[in-house]
Amino acid sequence: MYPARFPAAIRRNPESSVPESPSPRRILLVDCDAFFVQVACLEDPEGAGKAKYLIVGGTPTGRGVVTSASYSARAFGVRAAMPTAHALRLCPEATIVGVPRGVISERSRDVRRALEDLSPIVQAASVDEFYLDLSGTERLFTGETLEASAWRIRQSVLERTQISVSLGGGTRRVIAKLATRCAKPAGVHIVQPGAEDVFLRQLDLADIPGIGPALVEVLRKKGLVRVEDTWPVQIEWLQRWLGDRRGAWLYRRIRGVDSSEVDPHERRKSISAERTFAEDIGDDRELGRRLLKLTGSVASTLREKCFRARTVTVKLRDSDFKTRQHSQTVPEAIESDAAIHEIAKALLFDLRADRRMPVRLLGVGLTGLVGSEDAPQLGLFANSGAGETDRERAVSRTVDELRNRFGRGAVMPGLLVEAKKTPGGPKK
DNA sequence: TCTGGGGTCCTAGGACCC
DNA sequence: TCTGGGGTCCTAGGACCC
Repeated sequence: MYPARFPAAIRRNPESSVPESPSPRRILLVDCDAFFVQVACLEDPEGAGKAKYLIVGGTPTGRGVVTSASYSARAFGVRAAMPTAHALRLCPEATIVGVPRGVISERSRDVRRALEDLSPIVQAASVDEFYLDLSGTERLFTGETLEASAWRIRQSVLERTQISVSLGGGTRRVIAKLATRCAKPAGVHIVQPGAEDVFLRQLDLADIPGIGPALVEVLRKKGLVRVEDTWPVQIEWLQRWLGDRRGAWLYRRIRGVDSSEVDPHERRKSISAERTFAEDIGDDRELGRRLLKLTGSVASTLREKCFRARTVTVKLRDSDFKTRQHSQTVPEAIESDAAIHEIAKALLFDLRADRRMPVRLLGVGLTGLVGSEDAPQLGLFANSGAGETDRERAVSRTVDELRNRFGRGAVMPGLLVEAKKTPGGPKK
């Protein structure tokens, strides 16, 4: 038996810098198998659930790409991020369904909650990946091997959430991550302490997390393709080719050196939304309307997560696929639709002035997040001219409430910027 | 083949301050 | 009067991950 929730005493204190523990760390990465496909099937057992080959992603006629494909479809060469039109040519019998957005985060939360009952430290790395640190739990599970723990966790998550996961394990995060690939699908793979070098040396450089297409190409030109080839290369050479930092990083990376902790308290750093249009848009008024929807969406997410933001970024992809962005940072963090939209509007204006082409994609991002409770008292900066007014904040929060009660369509975005036009605004 | 949407992290240059 | 260097913040762009 094990406790339903781990007592606070054995959760690691994030403040204390614990020296390297004498016994090797026990880290697991839990990765949901074809998560979007599983969720689509669970939500629609009669439709998606019955498809022989299933692709989750954009429509075949639109501009979509594959988000996730069933293992049966992957056998035809279908991969994530591939245009759906291409995927259909590879696997013509495939059924395509849209991404079940809201349900994805619900199911992700279910998996996370299940894991929190099974491990003292859980960190979500994405919607479908979770790191666990089981170091120090050996006594609790009286001699259970990491492999046995992983199988037990897999079974328990499956029973509680109906989601099938695979687990990779090892003494470091990067090892656990790599091990997961050997575990997939629906399995477990543990790299034993001391076996890391042998495990790593059989891999291609491209297999290592953080080594993407660009770096692979640079290294290939130096004749390096496999970890085995790169192992004897001195750090000085890597630094000469890649720069001091990146060279040193690569040297450590292929050796699996990774001291990063599994951090259950990691805070979100940005909130963004972007849309690729069905057809390119050249009309500024239409772009303005799309911008209004996007700012409304990111601003309400911002408030929902109890943040304010200091930096607003507008991103634009022109019809020739050139991507540009402008951003602006304000002295006091803001949260209202009106204040965020005001800045975004000016940024979009500048971007359009720089280069006037039909637009393929428009996006709005918020960074420099601070907790709303950490932000200065309401009203303190109401008349500073740079920030937002109490009235603007109040309007946005009221709208959030109305939408919670009556649904998203209850208040249209146009009403929100009205707040700017009444006494107190507009500002220039 | 014709390129989604949500993120994180890094680099490099310029402004500004000491 | 001329010339520094370091630190921090901001902005733009890009690599990478799922």
